[in-house]
Amino acid sequence: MAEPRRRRAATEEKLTRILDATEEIMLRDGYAGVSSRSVAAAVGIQAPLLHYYFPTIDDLFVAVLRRRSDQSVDRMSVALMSAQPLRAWWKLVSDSRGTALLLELLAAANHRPPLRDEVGKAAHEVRRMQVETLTAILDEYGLDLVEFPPVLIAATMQGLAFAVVADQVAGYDTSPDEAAAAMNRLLARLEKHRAQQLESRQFQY
Amino acid sequence: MAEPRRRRAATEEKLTRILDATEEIMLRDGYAGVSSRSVAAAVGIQAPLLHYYFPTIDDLFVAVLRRRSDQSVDRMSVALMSAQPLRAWWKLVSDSRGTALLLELLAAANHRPPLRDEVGKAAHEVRRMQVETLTAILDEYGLDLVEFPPVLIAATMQGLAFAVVADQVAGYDTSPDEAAAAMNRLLARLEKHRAQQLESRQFQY
DNA sequence: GTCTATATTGAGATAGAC
DNA sequence: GTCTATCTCAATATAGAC
Repeated sequence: MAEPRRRRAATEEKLTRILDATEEIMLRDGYAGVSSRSVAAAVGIQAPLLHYYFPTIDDLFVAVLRRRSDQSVDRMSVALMSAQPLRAWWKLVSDSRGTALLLELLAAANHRPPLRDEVGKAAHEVRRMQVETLTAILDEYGLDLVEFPPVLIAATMQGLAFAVVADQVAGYDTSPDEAAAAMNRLLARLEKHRAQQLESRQFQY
Repeated sequence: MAEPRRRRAATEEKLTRILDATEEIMLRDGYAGVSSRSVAAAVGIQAPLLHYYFPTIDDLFVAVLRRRSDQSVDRMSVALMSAQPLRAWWKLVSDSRGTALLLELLAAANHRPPLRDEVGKAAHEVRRMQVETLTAILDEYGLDLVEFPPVLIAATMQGLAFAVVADQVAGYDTSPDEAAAAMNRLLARLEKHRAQQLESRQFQY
């Protein structure tokens, strides 16, 4: 992003591998499992070399978050412009890998100011897109803007994904599937409603 | 809980202070900030004494979780039997201190098997109560059991609380208030609907 | 119960050779 | 870029005196 010089391909690829390995460790052992040694071992390099790429561990966390959130903004933007925005959105946040990682980054950010700022910026951008889109299309779903304000829906979508992941972490047996299945049925009805709505509007113009 | 002998009051009180201090540190610095030294310093004792009370740090985490979840089960049980179950439930989970702590415990449990088991047990019990109650009273709120299955509603309530806390962690300005306000309006309408429903039923019998 | 002292391990980070 | 060697600090935990 803010790199002045071009890097050689090999270096670029190593950076990718470091970030990949870090995500892997965060998912398996939590953010506290991330250390210069553990990441270096996973990548197959020595610990000091990691500090060459990322001076501090916070820098590493920020890089992981930044890569994820850039990706996230792109994907959410595509989802919101797709034929079935709510369904696409739900599909995106119900990726349990991504949500579990977000949970870890959130917990880590809790006591690391640089990370915290980065989380704030990323969340703000994503939320802005979501609310903007929802405001425009909510009535097509038969949902009242006053009864279900966009911020509430946006928080609910993200939160429900959190809850499902939380249940999985807890090793809680059947419930996440049930909740997810119920969500899918609800979305199916909403998307159907919207499709019919859009169709009938076409005839009016 | 499983303590065979009676403890002296002073000891009991010290245990409480240790658990309180641990919660405080988890909220301020995250679960990774909890160490025998940090907790001991906060309580005003030496680190080894902490190991006298809690042999390992995991034991300490489990004790914190257990105290919280016992409390949580009790409170949820009261809330679900109150005059406005949904509103009381929401009030309970929107206590940001409790939810933030739950988030930390969840992240910590992610890579600590003993904690993980404990989280699972607690979540299971609370969820069971919620689903049971919802199944009985959902139609009084004018909500269809098929369209909004209890597991979905339960996960949504908890998840929305997570999302609000997550936004707070992210330092995200106005949105949590907006979402919470919207939730309160929604709950007000639901509770009103239920009150009227119950009233009109009374006349039928 | 509570302490001091200490063993051990692993963390983040730097120096400096190659 | 990548390494070896090393510094410093703080973590968990135990031994043993009081």
